[in-house]
Amino acid sequence: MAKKIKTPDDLSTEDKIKEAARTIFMQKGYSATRTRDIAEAADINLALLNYYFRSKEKLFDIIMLEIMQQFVAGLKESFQDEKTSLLEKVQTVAEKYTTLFMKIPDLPLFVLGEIQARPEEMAQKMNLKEVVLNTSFFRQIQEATPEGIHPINCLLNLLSLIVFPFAASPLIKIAGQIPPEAFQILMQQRLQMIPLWFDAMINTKVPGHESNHQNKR
Amino acid sequence: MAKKIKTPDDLSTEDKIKEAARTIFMQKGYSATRTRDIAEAADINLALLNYYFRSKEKLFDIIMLEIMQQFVAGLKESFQDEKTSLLEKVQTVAEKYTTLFMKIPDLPLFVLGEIQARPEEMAQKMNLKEVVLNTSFFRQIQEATPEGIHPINCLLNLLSLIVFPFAASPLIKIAGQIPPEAFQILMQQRLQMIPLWFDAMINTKVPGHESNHQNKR
DNA sequence: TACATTTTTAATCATTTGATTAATTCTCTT
DNA sequence: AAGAGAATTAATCAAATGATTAAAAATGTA
Repeated sequence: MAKKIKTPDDLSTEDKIKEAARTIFMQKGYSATRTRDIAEAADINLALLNYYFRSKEKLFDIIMLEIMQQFVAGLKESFQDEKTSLLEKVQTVAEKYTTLFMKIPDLPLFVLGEIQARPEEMAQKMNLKEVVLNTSFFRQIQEATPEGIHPINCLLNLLSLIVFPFAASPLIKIAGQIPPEAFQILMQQRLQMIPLWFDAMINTKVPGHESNHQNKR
Repeated sequence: MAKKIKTPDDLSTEDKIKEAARTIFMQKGYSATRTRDIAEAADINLALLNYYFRSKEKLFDIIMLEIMQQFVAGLKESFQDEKTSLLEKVQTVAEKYTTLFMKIPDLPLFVLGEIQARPEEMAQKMNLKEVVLNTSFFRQIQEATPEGIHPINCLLNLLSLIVFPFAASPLIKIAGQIPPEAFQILMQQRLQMIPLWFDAMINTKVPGHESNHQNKR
């Protein structure tokens, strides 16, 4: 009975600010969030925001860096693992991101928006070359894509299937009249299918190319 | 020689404002754009913006409505056409949106962002049920999707393949070190493949379901 | 031309918003 | 308990920003 129910107060003020800021920044974007909104959500005095983080922009940078790192965290190792197959890796990415986006629905659109706003900075923060291009994963994709198709397109297909539904989730829920729980089920269903769909796409013949790869599982 | 080269001045002030506003709103979003930026880009006095449109918000609403209508324009008829096959319609959507997004790269992310910000309003502005759900197109999708899969997931696959690459284009260009012209070629390549990929996905077997549909072309 | 209406401009207002300051309270060490 | 440093608060500042106003210029009309 004396156990703490939630964790609103036992956070340090610094962390309360960061959590509130993360939520609001992701929801409304940098420009649309007011420092006063953050202060209110964190239940702290406005001046404390500047006391701990100097400025709105500095606070944003810190949070953004953490988000971007979270975004690529855990992928690097599995992507560099030479022992797992392509489809196993596909399964891993799909699972990781589906889980992540279920917890934080605003994440995909927010990240895409920030990348659009400041491409170079964000690409650097995500360290993409390291995480994607120079990995066993990308090499396996290159091998598996049929002639006549750019490997980037295969990678794009995978990311599309994983990320887009979350970026478009409000649309889906309203247009398809899908309640939130049903949406989660839909995404779980996709999770099973994505490796199969990916495999199917990799094995579709390209018109005008006689000798297409056959995917070796 | 006396022919007009461009059309910066021969527009009415009202249209100059609208064009500038459309560009900047799409680039930076509602909150991040300043009415002064719009006025400067349109090369008009700041007060004229309010003279013609009353307020920033009213101007935004007008532009947003036009964008949303443009977004679904031309699809309604082809989606309701009972005579064309599913794959023919898929080809049509893919072509239409690829062309549109090549011209206006900021469009997809902007629309998705606005939908996230105000789902009900936007869904209403796009009139989605009319345009998607109650159409021959969606019925054909329903018929074609295998048992065990929600038809919405098939629709999602299609939209994902079409829309996501544009939403992620800055990422692609930087991460993949793809110059802008090469990006356009990539998208053209996708355009050819999307109907085939869609077909392949529709025909992949669902684990645990013996009697899956075979797509009847 | 003379007049009325519409369009444009410069100046200004009022509010919002990020940030700072100076005083107060809290916390920890001795 | 006393004092020092850290944390917190209320009040305020300065700049940015959406909007308005009153005068001037342009345009159309009789």
